[in-house]
Amino acid sequence: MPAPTPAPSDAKARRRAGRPTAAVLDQAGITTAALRLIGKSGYDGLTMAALARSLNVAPSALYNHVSSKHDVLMLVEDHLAAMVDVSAFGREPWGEAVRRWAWSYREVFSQHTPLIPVIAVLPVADAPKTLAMYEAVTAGFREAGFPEERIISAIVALEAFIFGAAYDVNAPEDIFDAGSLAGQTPYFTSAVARLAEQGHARPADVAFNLGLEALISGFAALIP
Amino acid sequence: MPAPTPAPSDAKARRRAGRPTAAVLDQAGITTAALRLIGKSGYDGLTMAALARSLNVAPSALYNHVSSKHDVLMLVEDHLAAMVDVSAFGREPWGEAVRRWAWSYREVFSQHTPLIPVIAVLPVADAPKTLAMYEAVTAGFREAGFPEERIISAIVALEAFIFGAAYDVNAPEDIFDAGSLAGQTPYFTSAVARLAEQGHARPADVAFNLGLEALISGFAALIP
DNA sequence: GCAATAAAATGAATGGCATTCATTTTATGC
DNA sequence: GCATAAAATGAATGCCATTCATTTTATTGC
Repeated sequence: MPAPTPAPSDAKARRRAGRPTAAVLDQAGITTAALRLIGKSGYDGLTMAALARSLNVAPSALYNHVSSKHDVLMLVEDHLAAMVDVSAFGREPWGEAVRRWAWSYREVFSQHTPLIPVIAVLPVADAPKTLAMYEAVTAGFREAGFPEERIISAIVALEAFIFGAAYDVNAPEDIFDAGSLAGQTPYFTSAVARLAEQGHARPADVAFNLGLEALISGFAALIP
Repeated sequence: MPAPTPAPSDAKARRRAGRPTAAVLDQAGITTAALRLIGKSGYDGLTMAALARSLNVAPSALYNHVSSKHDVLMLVEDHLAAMVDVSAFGREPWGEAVRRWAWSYREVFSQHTPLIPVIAVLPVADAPKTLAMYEAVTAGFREAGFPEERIISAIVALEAFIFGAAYDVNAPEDIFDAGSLAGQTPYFTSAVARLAEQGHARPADVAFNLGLEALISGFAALIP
């Protein structure tokens, strides 16, 4: 996280250095306000102007604490990463722990899909809480006897699946309706109808479960 | 694809109805120009103004053929979907066909990640070529004896994984470098080091291969 | 050929956006 | 109180997608 000032969010350090403690604004406050704004108005409503207004401050004041809107998104992302449930690692069997983590991770980010392009390519050094999540997951894999040289790859693969699946949660109900083109896609249309017959659960949940269980089984086979 | 005029891209229909055939501009031309622009300047360079300029036309002229920039993105997406290789279905064994399709799909969209949020929630009725791809894949699953009621879920799961993995291709090299936080994340840092020791291949490719093979194995087990 | 027609293209305008910057305010340590 | 430096301000900048009244242009029926 770029820091526009030596230690802008650490009031104690500032006091020690003999600097003002005004702090109407800080990164934590900006993050909280951004999350509240997103909850109320969605990501379209998250503008620097609206964020500033919600903090009773001029837009330009934000730039004393973040260097860009992308910075704000990074702060929000890292806050959300801390909400992902990794508590099953070390307490539950490996497969069950992965399952709980993955469902929790998807749940959190399905409400924040605009962050996915951000987090997917974000260096871990810029997101300490996200990094802490990776540490917990890595520890869980290691403890289960997962071959160390493949732990990162397995996590990356699971994460890729989770991010993609997070989008599906927000897909419109008619996403599979071929409409006037149905006549040209008989196999697809029939398969969609068969899925509809089946299910009471949300299609996105069924697909996520199917893929996740395949990944867990496949990766479990790598544990000696 | 929303059509601002009854049949704006069908010159024959227009002629039949006694309407002008001017057509300096049409959806195919806009799509081609958009792709060329993206290739040259990336998605940041894809603005309606730049797109219009590349066609020697005023920005407002574009709106006679598309109803929004989102429309342009849909046109580009559908064009790209037609580039995904589905030719292995019906020719190769099911697993190998899925493998080729998935690698091809990831390859195409890794160069177009800004489209992923678009395609992920796009109704198939708005993207005929994308729908044609699904039809080919569905046919391949069906022919392999895959249980019909699970075909769509399996495709959705594979697609989720592919989209997420497409982002990874563009991640910076230092994405796993914990930097000054490495001391607090010993397991993660060690696992990253082990991965680095191993590999000559790109980390994103290793992870994609690992996840894809797990999905293929897991889904293969569903075939009676 | 000519008038009617309607799509296509124009150019100017609109409102919103992130971001910058010179300036002023404010809280602090000395 | 004075010096200091961060924090906040308000105005400005440049870019963006999109709209709209108007003009151009190509066609068809006559």
